[in-house]
Amino acid sequence: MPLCAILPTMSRTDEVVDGIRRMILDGRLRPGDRLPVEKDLADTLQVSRGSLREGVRALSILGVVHTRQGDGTYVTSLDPGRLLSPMALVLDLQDDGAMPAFHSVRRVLETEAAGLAARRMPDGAVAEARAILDQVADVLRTTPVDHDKFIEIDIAFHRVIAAHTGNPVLEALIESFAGRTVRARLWRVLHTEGIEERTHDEHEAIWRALAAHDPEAVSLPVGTRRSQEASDRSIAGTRRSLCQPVRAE
Amino acid sequence: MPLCAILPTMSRTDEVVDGIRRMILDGRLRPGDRLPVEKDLADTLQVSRGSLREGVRALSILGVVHTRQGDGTYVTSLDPGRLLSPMALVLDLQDDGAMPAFHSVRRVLETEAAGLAARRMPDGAVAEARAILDQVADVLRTTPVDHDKFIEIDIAFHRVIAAHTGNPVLEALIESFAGRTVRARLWRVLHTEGIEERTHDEHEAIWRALAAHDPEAVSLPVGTRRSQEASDRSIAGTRRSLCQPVRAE
DNA sequence: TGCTGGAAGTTCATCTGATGTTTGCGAGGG
DNA sequence: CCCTCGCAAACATCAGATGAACTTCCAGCA
Repeated sequence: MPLCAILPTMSRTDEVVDGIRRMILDGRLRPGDRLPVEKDLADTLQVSRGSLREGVRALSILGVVHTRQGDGTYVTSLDPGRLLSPMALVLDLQDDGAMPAFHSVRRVLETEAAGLAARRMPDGAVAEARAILDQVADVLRTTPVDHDKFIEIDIAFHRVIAAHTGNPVLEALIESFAGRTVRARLWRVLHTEGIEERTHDEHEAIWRALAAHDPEAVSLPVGTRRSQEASDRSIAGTRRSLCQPVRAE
Repeated sequence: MPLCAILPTMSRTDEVVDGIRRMILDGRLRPGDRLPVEKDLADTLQVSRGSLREGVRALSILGVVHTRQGDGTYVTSLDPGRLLSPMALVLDLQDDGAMPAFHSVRRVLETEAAGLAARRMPDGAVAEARAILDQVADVLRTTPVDHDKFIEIDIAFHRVIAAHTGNPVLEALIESFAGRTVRARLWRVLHTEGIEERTHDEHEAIWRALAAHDPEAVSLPVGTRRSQEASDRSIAGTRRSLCQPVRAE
């Protein structure tokens, strides 16, 4: 006779995750609060310490709680940035076939970020972005071009922009998409001749829009706008990149 | 003397997560493959079964693996939809203050989705979207308006659109943002008089663009475009919604 | 008085072993 | 050929014990 007569579809660990989640939603636990010690919490949720630890560990990896040996387990700030960050860990498990789809979404997000930042970015940050772009000249002068260094600069440039959007969710999503590994693979999949120069030109256009505090100018001027196909092959991020399907399927 | 002389910053569980992740990246494990039994894998990674289980459980919650009692643990399809779905679980832990930021990002994503879908959506899907919108008339006729039902329809409408973008990443992100709880809270925070009618009008405009297969028309016509502020108070999803900061910070 | 150093207690980290539950599969009978 | 039953394999859960790290507090000293 099965002992699990009721609610057979939920494992103990899931009950732990749901129980702690519920405590947070109910306000019994607030950001920064400390969880009961493992023994007590295990008794409360009626599970063993092992099962409890599995659930707590899962929440820890999801960024919901943070535990320190010898001290205790605490609810994190629950910032969007922290809660969206584990997405990056899982992102580089995607096979190369999914890269164009990520790339398209990334371009949309970074374009919106640039539009937002153009209105709010202080002069100091504009200068910082300028300094980052100035490093590109050195990289492009070398032969062969240092791809890794170029990617580093690309990430740094967009990170400065994202930091001044005033939208932490947008910032966190962009940060997830900007993982070192992910972007390197993006680069490899999208690699075409002269991509560095093309991307750099678009970066320059974005910077001019930022310096002028003109969100409209984030889009390339119509007269000089490249074909949709060419635009999707750069990694700078300009408007309207999603208006073309990324896979035929 | 501490026994952990090397690599002091990584717990056993983290090593398990990283080890399995590495196996997948190296191609030793492919989607659908079965993992070694707990005992063997624990020996391979040089951890106890308890630590191994914590790591596997974490990957299970992240959607990377799937384990069935009595059978074994398998690598999932690793689809973007599956890997991005745990984001929804964590999303409703956000406090109300973060809702506007989520809302802004959601509008951008759904607008892009509509633009994409307009070009690819088959007539059958257009008819399906039409049928969903037709349910709104009934809801709006009742007094008081059934908010829950309206939200259901809103989600269903955008889900049909997302399903025809051809971009699984975009689809998965929208799905995460469309969680029942999340959208209900969005609704509560953004609630203003007449929001149902306003949102429905925008839905109708989107549908006309879909039926005409005209991605440009997804944006409201300039002549009738509402003020930015009013637009951000609807939940339909139209272009340019992020060009206004969502919080003063 | 104020500071330093260490010892004790608390808490999490990990390991080991055992038992229950579910699934898969093959042997055996109809 | 099909169905049923039982065994083995694999995960689920529990309990206890030991190790490691952090916090607190107090004694000792300048």
